Amino acid sequence: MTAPGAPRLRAAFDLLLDRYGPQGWWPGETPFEVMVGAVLTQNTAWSNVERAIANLKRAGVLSCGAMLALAPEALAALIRPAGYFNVKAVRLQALCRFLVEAGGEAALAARDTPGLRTALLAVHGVGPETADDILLYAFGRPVFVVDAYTRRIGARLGLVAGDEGYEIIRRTFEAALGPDVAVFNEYHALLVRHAKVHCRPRPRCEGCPLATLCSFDP
DNA sequence: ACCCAGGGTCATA
DNA sequence: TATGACCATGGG
Repeated sequence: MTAPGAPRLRAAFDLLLDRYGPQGWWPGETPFEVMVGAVLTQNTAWSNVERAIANLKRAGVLSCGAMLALAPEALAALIRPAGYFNVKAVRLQALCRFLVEAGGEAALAARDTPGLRTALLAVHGVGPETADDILLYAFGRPVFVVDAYTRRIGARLGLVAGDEGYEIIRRTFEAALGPDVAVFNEYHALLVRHAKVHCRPRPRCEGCPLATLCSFDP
């Protein structure tokens, strides 16, 4: 049976893709860089994350071993532009410790998606969204990433109330769009792109590609 | 001078 | 379970 809201979600996807084009996510060269970016971008503009990652690359420490060998304060200094640098330095090292103890990326890639998700959520500093970023964009698993934009746009389209639990929203989108890695990948990226232009906390509805679907009344 | 950004943890009730 | 405090840089 088709999930409720599926036609609207599909229609919205088509309109967003038509307007903005393919987004080419995730912006990272390796799965490890994707994972690092997923932590660094927590509640932070991506432009700031790019500076931090550039610092890590320039210092030659964009690897598990190198990041674990650094003193937390030294790592924090490198990622300073990304904000919350003390917190994120600890989180990055926790993630690296997990990767090493789990036997590396190859061992992780052999795990089933639910098991891998549970393992990621057990890492300090990895919550639902960061875990799903990693699952979808680093490991290519069919998991829909829910962020504040997903809730806001979903609510303005009348597909969700917006204040449901993370898992509820995730299941709603996944059921409506089918287990399709390419669609999940592109859709989340398009929602982020769209939110930057139109679907702000204070919306800019002039020229919005979703105007015909939107039930939001500014 | 504000508001916002590709969240998560921890203490408290 | 559900809030609130806290973390911090940088662009509009």
